[in-house]
Amino acid sequence: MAATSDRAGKQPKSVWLAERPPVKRKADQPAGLDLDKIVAATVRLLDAEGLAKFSMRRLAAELGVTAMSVYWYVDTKDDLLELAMDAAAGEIDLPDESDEGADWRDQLRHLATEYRTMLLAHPWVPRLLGEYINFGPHSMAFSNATLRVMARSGLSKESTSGALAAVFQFVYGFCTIQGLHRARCRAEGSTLDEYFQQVVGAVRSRPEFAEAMELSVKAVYARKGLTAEQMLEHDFAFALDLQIAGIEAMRERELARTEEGRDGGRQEGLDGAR
Amino acid sequence: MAATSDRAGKQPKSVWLAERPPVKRKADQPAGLDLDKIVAATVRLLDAEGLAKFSMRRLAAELGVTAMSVYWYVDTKDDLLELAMDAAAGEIDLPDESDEGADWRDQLRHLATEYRTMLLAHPWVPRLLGEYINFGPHSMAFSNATLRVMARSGLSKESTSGALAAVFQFVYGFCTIQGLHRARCRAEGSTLDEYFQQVVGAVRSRPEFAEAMELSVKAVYARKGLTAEQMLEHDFAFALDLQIAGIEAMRERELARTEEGRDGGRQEGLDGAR
DNA sequence: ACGCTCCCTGTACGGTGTACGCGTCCCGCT
DNA sequence: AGCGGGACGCGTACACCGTACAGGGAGCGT
Repeated sequence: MAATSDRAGKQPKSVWLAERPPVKRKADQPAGLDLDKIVAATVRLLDAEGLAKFSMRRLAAELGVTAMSVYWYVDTKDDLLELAMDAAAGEIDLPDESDEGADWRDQLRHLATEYRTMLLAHPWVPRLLGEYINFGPHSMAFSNATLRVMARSGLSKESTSGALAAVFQFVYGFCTIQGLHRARCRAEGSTLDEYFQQVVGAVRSRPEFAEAMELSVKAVYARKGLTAEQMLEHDFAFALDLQIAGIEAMRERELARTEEGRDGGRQEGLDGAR
Repeated sequence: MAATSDRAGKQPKSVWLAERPPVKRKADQPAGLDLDKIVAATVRLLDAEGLAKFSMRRLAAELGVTAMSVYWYVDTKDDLLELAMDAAAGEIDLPDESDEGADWRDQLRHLATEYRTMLLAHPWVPRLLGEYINFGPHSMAFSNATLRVMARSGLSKESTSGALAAVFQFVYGFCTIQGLHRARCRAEGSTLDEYFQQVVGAVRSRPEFAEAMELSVKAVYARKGLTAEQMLEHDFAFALDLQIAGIEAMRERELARTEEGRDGGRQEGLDGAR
């Protein structure tokens, strides 16, 4: 179909829309490059050394080739990163769609925590999520899975996308920050707790910040005895419960509204609320 | 390892902890540089041309000096970006703390929407939020304001940070993506709606994606008649309501638990929904 | 007149993404 | 058997990046 007018129009160009050559022969040549191998190496390097250290030359070295060789398979570095993102999205375990009896809350929780483990396992993904629009196949499969699960929550169709945003944008934001803190700590060779202590100590020594810091510090010390990671875990679980409770509450609200509308054909007259 | 103490301990170094020279004299020289002027120009440039186009040389040109001149006031580009972020955080309008009678829901909504307008006005901020840990004075003031408001929600102390994460990490994630889409559109010279149409059209033409796209498209077309921006606005408002409803629900849950604990000492089976 | 500190500039280094063109191999066609 | 052409990889080169380092020239206290 796209064979007509190959350069036609001003479609948004993207890796995913590019015409991939239908076949890649040369299977008897295991030494050569290969898009999958490149993406895999990219993910490995990003995991190991972080986004900042990643460069095409570095990747090429890892693959035992020169930088420009990679460009045979990939148009730009950005395209490669998008491919890497979708590869990471492929690690998300999607719930069994056929199980009709499953509780949507469990499935939602599952998707959220799966998403979270992926984001934390690959801390470069959050950074890239804020840079590219991803509609690779795995990402789409994931977002469709979230749609399907949320559709079973009882929320109206107009509300599902808002509710999905509430849950998964939260997970995204939360993991972005957590991953960021982790990276900062690892760069300094300390644990999250040590790092936190250092920050508090340093800031305490600056009187103009001490006042501002006071509240936050108090909030944290209210839960002494937990490590920073444990606190984050707790916060995440709580916030997830909060989202689910919020969904249920909004569903009740919608239900009440429609019932109200059906009961009294008339506008909220005498018997409206009952 | 700790023997290398010549570095005056290993505090996490940060712009905010640096000893700023106590005074800036030479006030009679209006032509010269100035940290405030530099940061202001940085914000202006970032707003106008985006993070990708921003460079020290570009900034210096804007200021009418050479690139290295800026380095007299700023150690690294990263430090400058952190300063710019905090400057943006300074635009957030904080609620009046003295008003004891105000509803915490209104205040929370106010903070969230203020945060959102800031993030959308400066689309580079979300990107940087995922890169640096910010504890500049304005950011701290903001986060303290959120703490104070949430403290009035009736939630337990252990839960406030989780609830804050739920709300504001959601706002962060939501605005990150929205800003990203906007930027992509502007780069292509189309509106969000046109862009969306293009993507749908392009993806439709690829049969292997069509199935995956179907659900999302349906979800969107369920709300025909709205522009994309309007839908996002709607989703944001809904999700915010959802968060607040969630907070209230969690508060009720906690309340029930403590009452139950007082009544019978049991601590399980708090909600029948499961 | 001296030096000192503050501000600014010029140059240079090592890095980046990638455009362009040159091989070099192997496959299928004649 | 020969050959054309695509698939694939390499070398070089360019523009640009952040920033280390060594001055240079004002204004100052002495």
